Amino acid sequence: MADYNFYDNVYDVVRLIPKGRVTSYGAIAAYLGSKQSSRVVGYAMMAAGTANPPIPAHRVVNRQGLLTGKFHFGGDTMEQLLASEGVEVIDDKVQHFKVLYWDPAIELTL
DNA sequence: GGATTGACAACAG
DNA sequence: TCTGTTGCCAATC
Repeated sequence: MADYNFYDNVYDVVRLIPKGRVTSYGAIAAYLGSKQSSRVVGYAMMAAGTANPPIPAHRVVNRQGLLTGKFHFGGDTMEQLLASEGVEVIDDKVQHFKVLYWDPAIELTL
């Protein structure tokens, strides 16, 4: 697929996130080439809730490890999914964020 | 077709 | 250190 769109590329990266890991919008944006397009990544995630196959958007959090988009999941679904994968979430924030952080720019470049 | 919004991030004051 | 503003790209109104 030569015509790699930013939007479509985001889905691909998010689906590559290993279970029990989390990443940030900026990390994905940076991996795509423009860290400042993090807003586009977040926008892509918005459609992820209705996309098929479903995108593990619950593994994507902001720079602070905060589950900013949990409201779009419909309540506490996001933290429940993370907790189900072994990710400890307290006060809508991912604990051990630095440890669970999965950077596509590194993991996929190996 | 133009203006506004959006699950963010970085820089400036 | 914290608050405020700007930038980015695509989608929606």
